[in-house]
Amino acid sequence: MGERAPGYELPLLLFAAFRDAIDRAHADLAEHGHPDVRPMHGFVFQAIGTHGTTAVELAARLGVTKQAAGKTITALERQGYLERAADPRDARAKKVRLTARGIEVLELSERAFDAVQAQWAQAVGEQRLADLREDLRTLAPGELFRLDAPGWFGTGR
Amino acid sequence: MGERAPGYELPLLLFAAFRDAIDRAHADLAEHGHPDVRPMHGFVFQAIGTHGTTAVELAARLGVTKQAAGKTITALERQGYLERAADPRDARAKKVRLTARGIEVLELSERAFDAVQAQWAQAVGEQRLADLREDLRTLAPGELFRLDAPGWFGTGR
DNA sequence: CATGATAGACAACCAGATTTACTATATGGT
DNA sequence: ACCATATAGTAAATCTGGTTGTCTATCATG
Repeated sequence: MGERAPGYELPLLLFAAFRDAIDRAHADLAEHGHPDVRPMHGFVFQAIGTHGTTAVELAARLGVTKQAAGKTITALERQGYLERAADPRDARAKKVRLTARGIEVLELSERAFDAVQAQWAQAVGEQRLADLREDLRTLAPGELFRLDAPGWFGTGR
Repeated sequence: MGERAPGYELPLLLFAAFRDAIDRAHADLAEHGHPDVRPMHGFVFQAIGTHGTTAVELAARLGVTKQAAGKTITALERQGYLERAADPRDARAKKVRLTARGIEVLELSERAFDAVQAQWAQAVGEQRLADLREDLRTLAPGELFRLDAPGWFGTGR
């Protein structure tokens, strides 16, 4: 019969671990000259990638409306992490690309997450961490980049 | 050296699994007559417990300001899940307690999470799931009930 | 070339948390 | 008993960030 853990514990643990990873990574980013990068920006940069995207494509990838994606892009553009350029293939579209500063954050955040992972591997062992990842791949469905969470969350009404 | 997974994958997996559990549980709740219960309410109920709490205590437990906790309480009170009663020991305080309807949701959500857990156990095996939980207990720090996530999240500025 | 679909931007609105400020009550020292 | 300070709760203003609705410009298809 295995464990007698209450069912609600596991989701909370998943979230707490997630949160811990993000917090660690961003503490690291803050130390390296990017204190204004918000928790999810790393994933936004990841979703944009080094090749760039359009706002609509990004919105689909993040699971938010194109307007929300547009706002995020505008904000990150103002902070110098992104730039918009006209798409030569399509006069409607604008390519969103990471600036040098954006790429720096992307790389820093990759390294930060790697560090967290290494720390975790040390805590539970390489094999157990690999198992954990494998099992989560089994359990976690579909698209990984879903950033509509702020709205999905929420306690009041 | 084990896996060559990019460091950002694991956090995303953690969050995706968390989200999946919540969504499943709330689909279940909706089917059982509580379609208006929001994703995090189950945890709020859990944090209140069957013995009740005060707003300040709840706020501390959830990791939000007492004002935010107060708003949540008011909302859930309007929906008939909670009730406030004067605390005989302290005329300033008001005890927040679950109504019968609130307790029903608490129990339903416990069962729903148990069902998710059972489903997961079937997917990866009892032992692997037990290991996963144990490892997460090692990795996830401190307080589990931190519901300030909506503010903590967020992509724009 | 006309019709419908798509990319993007703007405005209005909504949800939910924080900050600031206030009242009422409790507690502890003198 | 009294005063200073801390605490429980509430309220208002603000901020962030998402959605819906609407608009223009451009593409793609008949």
